[in-house]
Amino acid sequence: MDKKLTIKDIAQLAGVSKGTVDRVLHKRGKVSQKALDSINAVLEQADYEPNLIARNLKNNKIYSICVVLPNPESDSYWQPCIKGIEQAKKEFKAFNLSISSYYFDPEDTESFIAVNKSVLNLAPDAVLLAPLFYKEALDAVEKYTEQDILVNTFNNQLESEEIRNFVGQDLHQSGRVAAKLIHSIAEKGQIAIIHFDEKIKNAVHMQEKEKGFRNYFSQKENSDYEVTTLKLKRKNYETKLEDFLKENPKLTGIFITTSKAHQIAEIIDKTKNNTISLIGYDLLDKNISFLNKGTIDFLINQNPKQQVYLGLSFLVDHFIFGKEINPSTLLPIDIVNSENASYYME
Amino acid sequence: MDKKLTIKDIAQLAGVSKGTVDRVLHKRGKVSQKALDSINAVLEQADYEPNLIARNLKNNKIYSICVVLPNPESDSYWQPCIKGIEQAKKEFKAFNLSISSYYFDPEDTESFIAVNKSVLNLAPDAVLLAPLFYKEALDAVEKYTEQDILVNTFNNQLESEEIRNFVGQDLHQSGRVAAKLIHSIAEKGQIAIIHFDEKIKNAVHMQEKEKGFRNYFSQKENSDYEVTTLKLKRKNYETKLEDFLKENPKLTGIFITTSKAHQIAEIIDKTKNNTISLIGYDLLDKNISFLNKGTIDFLINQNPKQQVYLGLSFLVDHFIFGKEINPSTLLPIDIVNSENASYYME
DNA sequence: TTGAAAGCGCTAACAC
DNA sequence: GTGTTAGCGCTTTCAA
Repeated sequence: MDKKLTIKDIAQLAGVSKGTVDRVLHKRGKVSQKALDSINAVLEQADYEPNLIARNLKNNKIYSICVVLPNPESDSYWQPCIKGIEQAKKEFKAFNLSISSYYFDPEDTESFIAVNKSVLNLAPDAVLLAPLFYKEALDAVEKYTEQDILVNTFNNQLESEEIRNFVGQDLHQSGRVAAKLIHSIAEKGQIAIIHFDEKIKNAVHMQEKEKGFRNYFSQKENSDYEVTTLKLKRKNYETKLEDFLKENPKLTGIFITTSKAHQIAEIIDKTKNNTISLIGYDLLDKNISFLNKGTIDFLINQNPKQQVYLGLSFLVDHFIFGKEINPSTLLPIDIVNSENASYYME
Repeated sequence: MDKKLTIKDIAQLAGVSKGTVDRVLHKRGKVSQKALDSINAVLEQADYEPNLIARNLKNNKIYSICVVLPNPESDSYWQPCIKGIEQAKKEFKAFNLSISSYYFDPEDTESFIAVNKSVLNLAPDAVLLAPLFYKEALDAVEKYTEQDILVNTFNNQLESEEIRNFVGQDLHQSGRVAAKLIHSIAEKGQIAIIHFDEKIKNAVHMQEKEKGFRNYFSQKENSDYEVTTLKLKRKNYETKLEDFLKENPKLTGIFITTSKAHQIAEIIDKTKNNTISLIGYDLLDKNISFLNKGTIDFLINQNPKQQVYLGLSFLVDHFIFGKEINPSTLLPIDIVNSENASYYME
């Protein structure tokens, strides 16, 4: 009595065979109107749910999934992704998955193209892609799709009909979170947005954050803050920043739109200036150390680990459980200080 | 070739039958030394993983789980739990689960006892319990265990050998997070910890938070803050707080250890005093509205929704996948401001 | 257009 | 002790 209805039950109730019910459930056609009607009638009033477990038993195929992401050794922002992939592997061991990672050089478009080419040759069932290079990523997606390889993305948004699922953050809102934080902690005065990254590929990321940040302040009437933007590149950034600090003595807060906050913090530390509040991104060891020291006030966690993990779990939902997956999942924008950081680093 | 090894393969390799392999895998005995040896030899070098999906196919038993928690209508802190339970129901529909909720009155020990008694009579397979009343909860756990009903807990910790799993937060650390926040935003001066709750059952909760909060400041050398504690009960709390504010003009920050921050905020608002920073707990609508208004600066999310959801998902892991479950899971202590709140409310 | 039947991997009852 | 077998719910092939 405490059992769920099975396809067999439905077939009996409708006076047809399991096969016919199956055809109706999967809309495979070749069913007479009469059979269709009677099955639909039964389905409507019974609360039948197909058993996804049994559905999959047949398919003892191993699904191969390739994760394509920047080499964490080139940019440690990506380091946590390795853990996320490991966790997914462990968690989903029960389902026939074969997950492997492929790294490209985040500074080198050619390597992105090359890695995607070799992954294409492997002909996996799905690719989970960090589409850092917009145009090239669109090309890659197209080729994958031609080969019937499912492509999902994470971290960077890509406008494409072919992408089934994206996991990442709302960068505009992320800028607003940073602005609210600065508003909470920084004295009245001047605020600097620092874009510290030479890579053009990050431009969109940084711009969106800036927009959100400025949007917050522009909505505040008679705001006591003046917001300026400063672009820094690896070359000469130290002297440039030092000059900027001298030129702007009223500076009370800095928002760094990339994960390079630690490099700014190092310079601020040298100046012995305790009055400048710092907000940055990502839980890199170096950032955490300045967070504990007090130079950086807050970090915003973009949660790369969770991004891949979720991306992979959606693929499991799709392949194993045949679930519909949301086109876009926006992760929470975690505010991190020295006291709650450990929870987000795992 | 792209297939996982099955029990059949193992049997063939070991020169025995599936049944014998199964007996070895489940240590059900009645296997000759010879068979055992040859099977073990094969198992050791092959990377066989039993297919958990198929394993469960047989068991089309419906596992019944009762969630026992305070009535959300008495205390809206528990409101999100309903969503968590709904989400779990939806997510785990594929596995035969029957999840039902039972509410007790959080102010009434007798109702806690009564609800547990009736749940005991239902003889479910497992109970997920919010053990608000310590002593009575221990009694209940004992009775459940006698009837071979698995008990897991959430939100409140209970020291008991019989509890297999707890999901909640580290309250001491949570107090430290609040302290760091106050330290970031409040001017030098006096800080008040307000315990606003008449229920004794919350005493431990509130004390732990206070300890963590004070612990943070005591570690700071020459701290410019003085910390006082104020206990408020529903009766007279308005005049009491107003008096307190008058007596302590240097007050720059308040840490409310319960979810009642909105009641404090309302009074602060009336005084038109913008210099007091407020930190509280939990994303109740009323709290959120003061967060958006700016009266409350930060809320700490205790994530009751995630607590039940995870508690239930661990039961699925246990019953359906036979996984070992961690005795204790401490959730991240989320810092919430007006800009990232929506993500945590779902 | 339909039903019967085999089989996915695993378990457990049942012969031998 | 051990192998055989039926069957879990669903899919798919095949014959009718």
